Amino acid sequence: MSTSSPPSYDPPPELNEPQRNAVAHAEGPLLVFAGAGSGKTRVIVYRIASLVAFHEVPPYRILAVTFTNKAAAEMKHRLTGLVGEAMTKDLWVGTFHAVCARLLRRYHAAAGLERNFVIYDDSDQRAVVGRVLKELDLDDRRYPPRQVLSRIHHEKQEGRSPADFVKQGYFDDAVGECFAKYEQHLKQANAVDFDDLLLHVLRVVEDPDSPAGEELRLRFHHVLVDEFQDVNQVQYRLVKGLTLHTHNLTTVGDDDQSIYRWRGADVRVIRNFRRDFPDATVIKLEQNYRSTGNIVRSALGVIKPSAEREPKEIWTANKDGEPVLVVGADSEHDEAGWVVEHVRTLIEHGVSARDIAIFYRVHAQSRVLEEVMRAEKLPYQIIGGMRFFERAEVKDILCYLRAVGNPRSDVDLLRIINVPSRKIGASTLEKLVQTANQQGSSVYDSIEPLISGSSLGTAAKKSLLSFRDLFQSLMAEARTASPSQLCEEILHRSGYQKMLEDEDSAEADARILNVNELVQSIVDYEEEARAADQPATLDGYLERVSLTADADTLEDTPRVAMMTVHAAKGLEFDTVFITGMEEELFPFKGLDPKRGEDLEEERRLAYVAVTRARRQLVITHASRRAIFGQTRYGLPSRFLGDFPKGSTRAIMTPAAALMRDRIRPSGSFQQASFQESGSFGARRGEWQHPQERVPAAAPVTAPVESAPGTKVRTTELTPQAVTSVYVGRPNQRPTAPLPPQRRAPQAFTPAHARQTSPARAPGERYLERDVDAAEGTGGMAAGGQVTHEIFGAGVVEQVDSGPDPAVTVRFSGHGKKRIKARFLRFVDNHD
DNA sequence: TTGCCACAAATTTTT
DNA sequence: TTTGTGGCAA
Repeated sequence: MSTSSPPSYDPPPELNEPQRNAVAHAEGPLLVFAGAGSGKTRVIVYRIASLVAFHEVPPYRILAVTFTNKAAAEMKHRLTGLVGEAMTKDLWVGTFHAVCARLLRRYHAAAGLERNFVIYDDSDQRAVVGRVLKELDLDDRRYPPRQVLSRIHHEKQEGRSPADFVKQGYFDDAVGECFAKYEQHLKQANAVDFDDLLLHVLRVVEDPDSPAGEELRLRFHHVLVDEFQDVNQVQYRLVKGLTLHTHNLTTVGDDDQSIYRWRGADVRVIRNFRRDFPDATVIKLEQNYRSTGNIVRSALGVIKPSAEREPKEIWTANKDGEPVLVVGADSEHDEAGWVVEHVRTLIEHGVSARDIAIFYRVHAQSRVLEEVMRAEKLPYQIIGGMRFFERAEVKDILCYLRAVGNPRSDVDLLRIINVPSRKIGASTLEKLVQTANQQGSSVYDSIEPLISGSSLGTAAKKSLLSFRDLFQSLMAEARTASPSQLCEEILHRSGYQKMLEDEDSAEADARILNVNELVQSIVDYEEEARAADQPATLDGYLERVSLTADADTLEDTPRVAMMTVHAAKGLEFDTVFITGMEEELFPFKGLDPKRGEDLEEERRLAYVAVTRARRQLVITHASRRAIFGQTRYGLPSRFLGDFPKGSTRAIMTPAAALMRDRIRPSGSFQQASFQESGSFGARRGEWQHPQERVPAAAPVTAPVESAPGTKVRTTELTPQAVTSVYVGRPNQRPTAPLPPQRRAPQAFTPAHARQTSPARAPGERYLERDVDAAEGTGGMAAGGQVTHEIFGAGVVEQVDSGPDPAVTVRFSGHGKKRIKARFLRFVDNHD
């Protein structure tokens, strides 16, 4: 190696001497097990830099694949710093799909595609399946397109074609046929789906007789794969094929972070790598540089029970830091209120919002959190969910662009042929598709015969004719205009813009903005292309759109990031809130109890979530949660029980503590009522962190966090009433750490409650009762605390007395409201 | 053919 | 709770 020109970078401190040598110099297969926070990206980058600098491997002979654009960008960024921009530019760095799309444009002929193939996304694919089902005369209620499609996906991820399809059960009989027809349609449309991008390349690479295949097999001298635990069979075969001659395959990953099994990822690939490559050098990075001792130990506790994992001793030299805070909340509203309250505390103490993240297991959980964040006027950003490019209006325009670029793409044509309305209705469309099927052509090609044929009425013919003229003029335009110009023309000539303008509603206005943003994104693309000295083509833009995920758009503005745990992989934050840590939700339990492997993956998912936090981790769970339209009662997640006791501290929100005490006495009104609601019985009284669980007979303490001595002057609460009672003190937030649980005084006992509470007739509204006792606004004054049935806890800002007194209250989670005093209960802070 | 309404269904994670 | 779909009437 060259000693004369020392590299301008330091080797990763994460590596010891032998590891460093292996990474810098190993020929042949190399496997790096990189635990969370162990600096794996540095390792890959360091290796690439070494190959270029010491081993003089031409950059264009090096391929580094990732799973997300973000990871690819990060890698490029770091490489630029190490080996310079010129070198980095020539490296092949990108996602599997982006790299394959690029290769496929070059080798399209070998794959039997036109150069201008389009990439179908999920909804396009579903549209194809829908059409296939119709053609095969299958009931789409018995065979939901989604399920059929996911079955097809599964097959393709394993690298199987319709010919290899193995039927299992009656459902597959239909799926098999659909699969074949689906592939046929894609081919006919000159389209590929996500799986095809890899599959087409794979078929070429694995074809021993194909000259293009041999070219591909020789193309790269080194292939490096990031997040190797996430590869599926196709991806594995692909990188194996590309390194067939050199065996220079570097893989970096962490089997503990394999969370994409449902997407075809196969953990066994990384676990069996040594078996497939007996000569592989294996390195384990076990030191965590990211998180505090408590977090790292918690992470290890969560992942330890995992079966069959590659043994790794994860440790850190960092300080212990704060214990992991486990918060029991009453409902999802209570949970959100608590979380947001503490986010606000952090921000008020100078923490940047960009260092805070809130995670949840499913998107459905985000709504409540979002509402509270918005009410509190805290800056936040939701990652995932509805993507920009999937919005109806954006998708419409994209379909126009794609159809104009590739008229054979039926899905696109059918989507836009009558948008805006051109009086081309269902019956005409039916005939179009029928004709297309009969003559084995595209829908576009069946327009002409129908116009000249006799099966349509004159009105329908006229409509078709005008569409054809429009479309042809757009295609002509496409030959000369730039993508952005073409887009403008489409908006204009198709009448789409006018349609939106005429609608004149707030939604339409938002759509116009979105469409404008789309145009802007094309302009951006053109400018980038120009800067990179490359032609800006329509296909290029469309490809980029197809391969860009929302997770790549995490903005760098200071906002609290809210996302699913899946979306959080690869990210890190100082403070992390993991919400919804309950059985059924996390681990998530679907309808089919195929458990086993699924549970393993949920555990790994929990591990991923925990290891995102650098300094403080807060985990919340709620005893009650309205999700998917109905209220469910749940127990804290089993994963909480795996946290080492010394590293956590469990507390409850005031509302949760309140509830627990309400439940305890047997035969009481509340318990009876809960049992009627049918979801749980006595167990609920034991609701608390598993490790803090006390014997049933032990006295129950009711920790009222941040408001010691707080007493609620009300008496009995119906279950409904407690929905959002939050007895915090929003304006007097302590700095972290939060008070420990033990010392909290009992706010009140069930016995106490019974004594002071008058008997109540069933159905009687408790609120009015309490107001009677309170005598108007008695006791309410600015600064006082009140609770409202819907808005929860708040602080009085102003009192307007009168016959029906009203109060202005600032609610935690709902902002400022003016409310009649009789709808409020107030909280007495004095004993 | 379109638009509205009612009803039903489903409701994880995504390159 | 939201989203989608189907039928029906104009």
